[in-house]
Amino acid sequence: MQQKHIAEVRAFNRFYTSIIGLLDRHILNSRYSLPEVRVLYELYHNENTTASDIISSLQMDKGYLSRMLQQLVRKKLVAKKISTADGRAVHLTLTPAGRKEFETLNRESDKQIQEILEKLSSGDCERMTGYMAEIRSLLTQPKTTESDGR
Amino acid sequence: MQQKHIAEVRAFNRFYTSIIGLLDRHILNSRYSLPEVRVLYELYHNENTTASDIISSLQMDKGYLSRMLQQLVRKKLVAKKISTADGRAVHLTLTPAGRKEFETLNRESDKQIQEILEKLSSGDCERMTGYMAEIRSLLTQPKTTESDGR
DNA sequence: ACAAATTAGTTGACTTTATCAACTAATTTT
DNA sequence: AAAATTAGTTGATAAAGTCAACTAATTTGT
Repeated sequence: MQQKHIAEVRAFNRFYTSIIGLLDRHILNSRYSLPEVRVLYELYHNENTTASDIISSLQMDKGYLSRMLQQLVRKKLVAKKISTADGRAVHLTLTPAGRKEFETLNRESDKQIQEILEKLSSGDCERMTGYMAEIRSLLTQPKTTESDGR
Repeated sequence: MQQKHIAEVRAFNRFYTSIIGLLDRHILNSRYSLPEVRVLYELYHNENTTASDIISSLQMDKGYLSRMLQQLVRKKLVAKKISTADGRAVHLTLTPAGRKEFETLNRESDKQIQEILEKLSSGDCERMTGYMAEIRSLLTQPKTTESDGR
C-alpha cells in the first residue's frame, strides 16, 4: 500500500510547488530576483559570511554569485571587505540600507503568509503549522528505528 | 501569537523549496526541461487539450509554449492536429512514444519518492502523508466558518 | 624555505530559459 | 460584412545560469 503514499507525496509536491510559485511571484514583482533575495537572506542571518559560504549554502555557481554581488554592491546593499586573515576571501555584510531593504522584503513576505493564515480558523492554523513542523522533522532526521513491518 | 505561525510557514516554505529543488534536479538531469515535463504531464492527464488550455493551466507564455511544442513534435512525443471546429485551435496529444516516455519519467519520479519514504517507518510514512493531505485540504478550501477567537 | 597544488573570486563566452511585441489566419461580434 | 477578438507563430531580446580560463593568495609536501 505504499503506492498510495507515493501518490499523496507527489500530489502534495505539485500542490506546494504552485503555492510557492504564487508566493514567489510577489518577490519577482519587486526590484530583486529570487536568488538575490536568497543571498540577502543569508547575509542578514549570518554575520561574517564569505562568498564561498554562500556558494556552498545556496549551491550557487561562483561566477554567477560574483556578478550578483557586484550588482548588490553597486546598489549599496552589500559591502565587501577583504579578509585580513585570508587575502583571497571576501567578507560580505549588508549595509544599513541593505538591512533595511531586506527587512522590508521580509515584512512583505510575512504579510503574505499572514493573509493566507487569516483565512484559517485559529485551530486550523495551529494544526497546519504543527503538521508543517512535523513534516520538516520527519524529512530532516529520518529515524531508522521503530523496526515494524514496513 | 500569530507571528510564531507565520515563522513556521516560512521555515517550511524554505525547507520544502529545497526539497523540491532536490527532486527536480533529477528531471533536469534527464533529456527534458522542467516545463517540458509539466506539459507532458498535462497532455498525459488530459485528453483533447489545446495549446490555449496549457497556456492557462500552466500560466505559460504562448510564444514560449509554441516553440516548446515544436520541439516536442520534432522529438515525436507530441502530435498536433488542427481542430475541425475551430481552425485556429490546435489539439495536442501525446504520441504512443510520448506516453511511453512520460511513463518512464513518471516511474522515475515515483521511485525517487519511494526512496524517501523508505527511510521512514510505516507509521511515520502514514502520518506524514496524512499531514500533507491535511495541509492541501486546509489551503485549498479555507473554511471561513468556525468563528472562534482568532 | 620554496615549488607545486589548492582555493577564492573574477571575467569572458556561451546556453538555456523566458518575455514581449508584431504578425497571420480563423472566428466572433455588432 | 467590417471591426474586434482569439489561437498560435515568429523575431528580437532580456534574464538566468553554466562552464572554463584566469589571477592572486594560501596551503601542502618536501
